[in-house]
Amino acid sequence: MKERISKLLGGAPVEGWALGTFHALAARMLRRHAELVGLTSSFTILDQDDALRLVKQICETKNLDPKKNPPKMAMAMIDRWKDKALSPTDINQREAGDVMGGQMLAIYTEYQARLKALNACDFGDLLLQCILILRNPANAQILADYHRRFKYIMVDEYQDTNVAQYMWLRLLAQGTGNICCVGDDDQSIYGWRGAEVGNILKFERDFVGAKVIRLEQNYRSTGHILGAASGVIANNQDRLGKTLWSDDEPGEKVRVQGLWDGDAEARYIAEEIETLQKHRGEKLRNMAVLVRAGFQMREFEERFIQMAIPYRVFGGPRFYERAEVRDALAYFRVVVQPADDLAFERIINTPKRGIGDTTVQNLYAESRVRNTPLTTTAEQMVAAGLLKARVGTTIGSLMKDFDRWRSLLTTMNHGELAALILDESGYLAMWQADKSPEAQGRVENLKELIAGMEEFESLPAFLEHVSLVMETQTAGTENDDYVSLMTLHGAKGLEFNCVFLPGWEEGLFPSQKSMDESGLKGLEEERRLAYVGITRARKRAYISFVANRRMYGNWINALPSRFVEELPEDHIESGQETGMHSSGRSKHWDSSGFTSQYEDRKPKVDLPLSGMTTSNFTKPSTTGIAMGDVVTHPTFGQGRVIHVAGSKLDIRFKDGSTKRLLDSFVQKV
DNA sequence: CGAAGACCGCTTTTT
DNA sequence: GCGGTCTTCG
Repeated sequence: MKERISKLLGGAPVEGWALGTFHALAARMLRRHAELVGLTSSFTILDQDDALRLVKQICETKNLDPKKNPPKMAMAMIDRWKDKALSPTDINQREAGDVMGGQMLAIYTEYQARLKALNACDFGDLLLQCILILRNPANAQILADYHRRFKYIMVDEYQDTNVAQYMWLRLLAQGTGNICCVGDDDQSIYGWRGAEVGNILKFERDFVGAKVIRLEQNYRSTGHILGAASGVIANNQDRLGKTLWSDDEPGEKVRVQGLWDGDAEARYIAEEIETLQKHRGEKLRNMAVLVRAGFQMREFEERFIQMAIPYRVFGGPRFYERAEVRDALAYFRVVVQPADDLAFERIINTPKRGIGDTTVQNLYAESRVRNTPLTTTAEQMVAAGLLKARVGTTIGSLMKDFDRWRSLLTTMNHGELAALILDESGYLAMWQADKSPEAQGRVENLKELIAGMEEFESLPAFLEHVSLVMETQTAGTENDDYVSLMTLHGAKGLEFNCVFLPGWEEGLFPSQKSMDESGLKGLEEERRLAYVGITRARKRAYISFVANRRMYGNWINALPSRFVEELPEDHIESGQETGMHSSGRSKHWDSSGFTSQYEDRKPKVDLPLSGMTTSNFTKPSTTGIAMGDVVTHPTFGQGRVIHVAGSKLDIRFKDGSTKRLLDSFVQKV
């Protein structure tokens, strides 16, 4: 981003600019004033994994059954509150509701207290704590200082900001009133993580005197692509509404293709990619496959490998999320920030040192009494001889190691120090001694991790980067012509000549879960996602859907997405190769077409295909109960059928549990 | 304490 | 169908 901006300004320096994501800038700001909210500037930024572990621990102390009251749910509520910049004190018991056994507010309060004790922040805190600082009249001087520093504020992707980000912006923009936000309400796809389209819709009211400039000319896509995208998004009620137009030629129509199953879909797309490359001179790097959900990627990877089409997965399992990388980082974290209990707990017995669960629990209990971090407690207990001989010696020497590493922090090059830590701790040796097939790769990853540290100034600077930019920037240089494979969310802001959009099936896209959780709002967000997908294409867009999709390891038959129906006839061209009747986007699959044409390749379904249009993702059971139906059970209560296998139903009940039951025991609502 | 096996939940999307 | 977590046993 810095490079691009500098280039656009004719090489002008952008050093000293506050240029980054909300979280990165807020983190920087918070480090400067950490002590105002009871932190030190070396505070740790927890990722959601650590944060969740913390919530889990708190739930345990409250004796909440993780089955009935999943910590994940508590975590989600806390996140949503923080998205709205609400501290525990801003919430009353009634608002917290009776979720988590009525203890939700207590959990949040405790969670915040623990974060402070850990000298840590989660993502939401970065903004929340900044807001608390800036809006406190006692800190007027600080705010005034930022008003002086930030004469102009520019925001991109404004439709994806949440309430907290909006409040932070407003505090900062109050000074000069010079704020410019760019966004597209039709591209708001992060509602599930607290983004508020409302921010963009009410911008004029929030910033009095604001001037609205509508950008309706599209410079990216050709006419048919624009037409198709506009036709779909027009079905949304909740939008400002705009009419996109283009100077460009109408170009190619959007290709819509129905196929038999995911395998056929992957083959179709892979072959199309080859054709485009060989006969149309299209570069692979100008093509992308955009999926709704990560699990769809696999079939494409397999096919690409088989056909030797270079590809690259974006946003897959991340480098920094790998166990060995996280372990290594945990060591560094404890060195930099001794109060980081989560990190310390992670590595206290990795590699194996003979420090078991019991010892850790004792340490925790003692820490609570003494009100000190684990590392301090451990040191004190060792010194006082409160631990059993063997455990005491081990912990004692580990603590000495940490002391030594810490003392080298200022004198030694951080890359060398990191290598030293991994060596002396025995962590690297642990993997080197490991005979399992993946151990080799883990050692490589650790080396890569250390190599990657060199471009940062210090160990803390590196840790900051890791916390905020959870991406691998592995230089995949060996071949720079590859097809991109990513989720629709991941594709936002990008563009390609040719875009493939597979999996347009009811239940998958739009996602059933999204609709269940958020109803019409959820559906409209899905539709915006469709809009985003289509408009990633400059010249060619391909939409496909299949009759049979494998999910959770079993076959599911699917209907074309309603979004396929919504594509304007004039802008599309439908394929007819799958034994379907008529246009290829009819609501009904012709089962006779399947049997004659695809007898040999028919997935193993144990029920006739005839009933498949009764409901989305449905195979009727003997009692006519189908997937997606809501049923009641005398003991378990109400639930939704998530899978049907003959007379056996998998039902997810309201308490979150899933049970396999015979259909005769439940009743359809 | 660790290994092996059962079991469960998961597939929406992520700064 | 898989991978992570919990349970059980030695």
